[in-house]
Amino acid sequence: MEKCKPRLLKGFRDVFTQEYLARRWMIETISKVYERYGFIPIETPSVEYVDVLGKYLPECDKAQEGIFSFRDSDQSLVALRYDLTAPLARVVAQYKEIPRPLRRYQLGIVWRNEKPGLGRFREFYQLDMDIVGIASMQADSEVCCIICDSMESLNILPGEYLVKVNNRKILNGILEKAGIPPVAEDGSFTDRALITLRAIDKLDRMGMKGVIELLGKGRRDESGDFTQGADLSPSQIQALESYLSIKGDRKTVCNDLWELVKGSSMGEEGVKELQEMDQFFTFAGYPQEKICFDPTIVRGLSYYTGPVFETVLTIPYKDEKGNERDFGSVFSGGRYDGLVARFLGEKVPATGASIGLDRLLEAIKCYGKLKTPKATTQVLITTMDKTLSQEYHKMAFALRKAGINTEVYLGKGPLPKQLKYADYWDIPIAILLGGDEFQNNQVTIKDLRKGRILSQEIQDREEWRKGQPAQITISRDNLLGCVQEMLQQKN
RNA sequence: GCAGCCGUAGCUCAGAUUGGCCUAGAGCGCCUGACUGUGGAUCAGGAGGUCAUGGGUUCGACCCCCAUCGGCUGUACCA
Repeated sequence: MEKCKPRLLKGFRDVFTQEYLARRWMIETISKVYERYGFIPIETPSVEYVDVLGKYLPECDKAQEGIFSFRDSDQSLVALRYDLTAPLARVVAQYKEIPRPLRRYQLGIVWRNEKPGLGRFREFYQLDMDIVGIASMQADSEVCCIICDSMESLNILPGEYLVKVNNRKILNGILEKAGIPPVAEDGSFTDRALITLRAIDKLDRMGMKGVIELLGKGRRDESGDFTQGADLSPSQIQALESYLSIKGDRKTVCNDLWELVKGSSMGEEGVKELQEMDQFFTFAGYPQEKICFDPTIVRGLSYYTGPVFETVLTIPYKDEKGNERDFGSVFSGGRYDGLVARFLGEKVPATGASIGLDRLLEAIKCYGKLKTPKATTQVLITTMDKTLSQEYHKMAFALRKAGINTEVYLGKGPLPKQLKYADYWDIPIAILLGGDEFQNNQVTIKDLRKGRILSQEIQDREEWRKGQPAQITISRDNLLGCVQEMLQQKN
């Protein structure tokens, strides 16, 4: 018979205990921050109709590339959700009785059928928060503050992260002023505007030189691959270069931007919105070490209509080959006033952001900051003498009653194997009860972590074995107290 | 999608100058034992690979050629 090979689809992973626990902690911690701002949780299904997700291509009766789609039993085209925002728009349109503003948060897995990379998977968790029904910049500002609070709740400090804010209206204004019509008659971006915006978005990765090449004729990368450029005139490129060179504190950026967009009503509106946000951040106590204005931020091209935000990790990371690596944006979003209009006709203003939990987790792992244990078990009761089986279980139930995570070793192996098992899972305490102890109504408790440390200094086997490091034999009546004390020493 | 590099035990890798000495090795890990009821260390044994797959060149291929699949990196796209 042909054997089945155990294997995974690319971009899909098994998540083991250590990462699972870290992710669970992140979810709980961030949810609390969201709730502190008055957000309530909602859950929607993982599968939706493709047109509901806004990814239907009627011409060819197919879903857009990059999403996992399939046919339901009635032949309708359905797909795994690729974000949590489109389902939110559906909910808002479907349950009109829900009062606005609606502040909801949602945890969910999303799927993207694209090439995976560092911190990029085809299946990953997002934790979204959105405010629906409010056009005011107060909403967008709050979203940015929540991003900061969330990052800091995860012990990522100001200076280790940075929220970068821009406004799509400013980008459109700049394009307009540079003589590149941003939108065509049907409201979609012109080709030249698309290529230009994509080029701008790459500044952080390619630097100004690469972006200028992309704004002009095009660029050849190090593997020899050529990317077609926007084919702008030197004066247009010059105008964009001075836009992209704007730096400084929030007020300076706003002032410089104003000079560049002056005359474009769209651009002026965008700068005014930024100024409003700056005021909010300032009185709320969010300095530019946390939230800055960055004209190079573009974000996705399809639905953002106003402020856009991206959060980057500023701690440098080098991979094992010594190459500088960038995790990209870990917490991003923006205003999307047009999303619900697809369903209702009327425009419903909305803004929000989404944290990519798995990418952030991957980053934390790479930084060596993952501190969760390999297992949640606190005590392993070894089983030396099978005739004492009942005693082992009795002890286990007593410990569990006191809230201690306890496992009775149910396998067959000899004691060394059982202790190795505890070592493998990082279990802090092992309990030994053999004939000797049983006779004297005693029990032996081993502090495995302490023993692990001690063993590094011991060379001689006799010393190791006879010394029986980090273990005590006590009366069985004191078992619970001793275990509790030993566990407390850990934390 | 496009381009470059790569593909040898569970993991990390070695396998020299133009193909023969490879009936393919090491370290780590794993299993058994020395150590009477104790993790580490040490020692002795052991399991585990059709050298990604298929074809070709050759007297002879892990090594050369072609194709396919898979991986990494860059690039494109990215809600």
